[in-house]
Amino acid sequence: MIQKIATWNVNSLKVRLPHVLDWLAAQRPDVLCLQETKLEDKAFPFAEIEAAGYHAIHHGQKTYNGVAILARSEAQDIVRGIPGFDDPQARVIAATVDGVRIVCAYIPNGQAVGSDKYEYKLNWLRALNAWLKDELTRYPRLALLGDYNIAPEDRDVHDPVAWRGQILCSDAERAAFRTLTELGLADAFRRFDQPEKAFSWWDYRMLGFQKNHGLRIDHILLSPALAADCTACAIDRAPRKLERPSDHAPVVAEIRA
DNA sequence: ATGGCTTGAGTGTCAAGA
Repeated sequence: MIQKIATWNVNSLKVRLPHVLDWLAAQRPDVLCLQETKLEDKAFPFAEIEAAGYHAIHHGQKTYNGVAILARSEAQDIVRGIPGFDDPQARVIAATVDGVRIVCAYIPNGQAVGSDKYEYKLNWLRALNAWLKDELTRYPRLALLGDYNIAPEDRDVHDPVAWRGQILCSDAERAAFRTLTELGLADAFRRFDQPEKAFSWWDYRMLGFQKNHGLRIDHILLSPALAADCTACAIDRAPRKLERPSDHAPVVAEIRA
């Protein structure tokens, strides 16, 4: 039974493994999706994760990207990458855990509006959308968790005027996010009352976290059947306060048993 | 002010992140 699912961009699992193990022990999620492991599969810390009581599946590469699903139950029907979308970058892993289809995604950053990387991001989002539309016909209980690299609305941005039209906030990126919600996927975080200025990422520079100069770019989207059973969603800022933190905080959703 | 910090690669100093 899945009761707690989470996502966390760890910005190098090699560096962040102690934080991840501590967080698993404290939170005991049923599923934790990781992004930016920055590891080849052969370097993934399977033994440490298993010792913590979790099965792990990984889709990695050297230096960049890399995604993993950690789960207390065994993952089934594992898919690496978006089927039919030729992509040298390891950004998606999906599997079924206790009857819930878990899709873990590290959506491209895009670097700058109008750049080649921006075009890649928008193409990537189109492929993701087409694939998920199909997945939803097969899996009524589906969750898309990850680093979307999109702040969906101005209230997800510490300084909306400065960020207007910029990367992570541009109209085309926000439209792509809405296309996902138009598949029926609900932003779990916005189904509940939340504090003002709630963010999931803060720049390492310029005291970004201390000043709460952040963005909400890490999300959990839920299919209608799963959203109906979702009882809470929150961002856990605690790991961002530790020594040598990831620049992202985990996002957690609770599902009724 | 296109800076500010962190990571990986690799041993110089750059690419990439968001």
